[in-house]
Amino acid sequence: MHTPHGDIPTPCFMPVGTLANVKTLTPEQVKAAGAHIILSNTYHLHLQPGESIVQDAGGLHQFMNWDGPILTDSGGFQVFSLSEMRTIDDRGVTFKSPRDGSIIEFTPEKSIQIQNDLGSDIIMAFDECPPYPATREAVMQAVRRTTEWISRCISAHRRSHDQALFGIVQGGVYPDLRQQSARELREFELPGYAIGGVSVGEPPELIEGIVRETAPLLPSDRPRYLMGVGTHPEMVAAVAGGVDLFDCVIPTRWARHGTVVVRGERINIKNLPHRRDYRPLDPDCHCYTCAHYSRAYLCHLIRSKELLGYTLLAIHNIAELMSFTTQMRQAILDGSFSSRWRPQNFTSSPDLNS
RNA sequence: GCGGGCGUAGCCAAGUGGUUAAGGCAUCGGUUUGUGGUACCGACAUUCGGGAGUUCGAUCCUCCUCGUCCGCC
Repeated sequence: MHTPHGDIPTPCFMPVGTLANVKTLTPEQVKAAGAHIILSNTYHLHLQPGESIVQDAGGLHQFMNWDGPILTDSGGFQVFSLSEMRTIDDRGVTFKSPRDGSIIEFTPEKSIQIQNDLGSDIIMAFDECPPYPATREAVMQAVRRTTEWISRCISAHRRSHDQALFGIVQGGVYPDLRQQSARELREFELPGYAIGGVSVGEPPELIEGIVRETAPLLPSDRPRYLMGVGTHPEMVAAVAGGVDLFDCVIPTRWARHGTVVVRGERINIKNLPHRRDYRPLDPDCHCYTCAHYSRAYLCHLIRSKELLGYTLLAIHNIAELMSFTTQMRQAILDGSFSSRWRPQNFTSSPDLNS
């Protein structure tokens, strides 16, 4: 996949950060961990510091000192997940700012304008992301609005020459609604498509079903992006279904809470056995953290709530995930993907020892 | 030696004559999926310094004892 700020190999995982720091990392650290692209957030940047400040800084890349590709989420998800007070109608979403209580309106036009101002490489459509569980009627309405809104997003988009607008498929857990949403979005011939409305609380088995039914409905010559996912098995299943791009808060959020992923398995570095374990997290991992620090030291840092601990764990978790997607990519290239992982089974753990 | 205060979990600490003895820290686990970073959930005192007594029933009341702190000799 090509963007003005560089190519993105696929499948690829995007670390998520409100700014390029991914909470606790510098762009250099993010890059060294193997990340090609990062996700930033329209909703948060609009609330603080405001897109005009970013625009006057010369755009998001310059503002945050990240010269690689950036994708911005449209704010549709945050409206669903963060706003306490909100009303959604056909025009858009009105909500109370959690920062100062002011009334803020997000419409497709507003979201696109903000993302144009921010200057990211990939911008996302403003969609309605219904919760789980949601009634069929509620999901039908979300699909209808998401389709209507994509057309307004396209009309409002002023930088289609250097910003790729991705559409988002909704439809919840209803296969026919997913199908309808995908079919309607394809009409717009967008540069990329996302599967949205997953990882909103539904059981993992359902995610697999949704992805495996939805991904094939999207054009295979365009990037297919599964939003908000996820764990290793979830990504394996999604890649098997044709998904190219992922984003997830897991590696950095887990890092801030002391959980690391080692060879596909999660471990809590705060646990007793690590207090005197002077080995690295993973002797085969090439990340900065594994090259220089022991589990015992990381255990100490996290228990002491030292900021360095969050940084070192985030570096490892991102590196581990990037290494994992790299392995999947190579397996696809040499034809060993389907024999190496059993993608039809979500719970099958990837064999990382081979 | 005399007078007084206090002893509740590893630490701090609430509390009542009747059986669930608050809470916090620490400890030990778990959770986290299109990110308001340091969060959330669970476990953790058959027992209230020790002994005897009063009582249907004592962590709580009485006596003794031990420890500790503060005054005075």
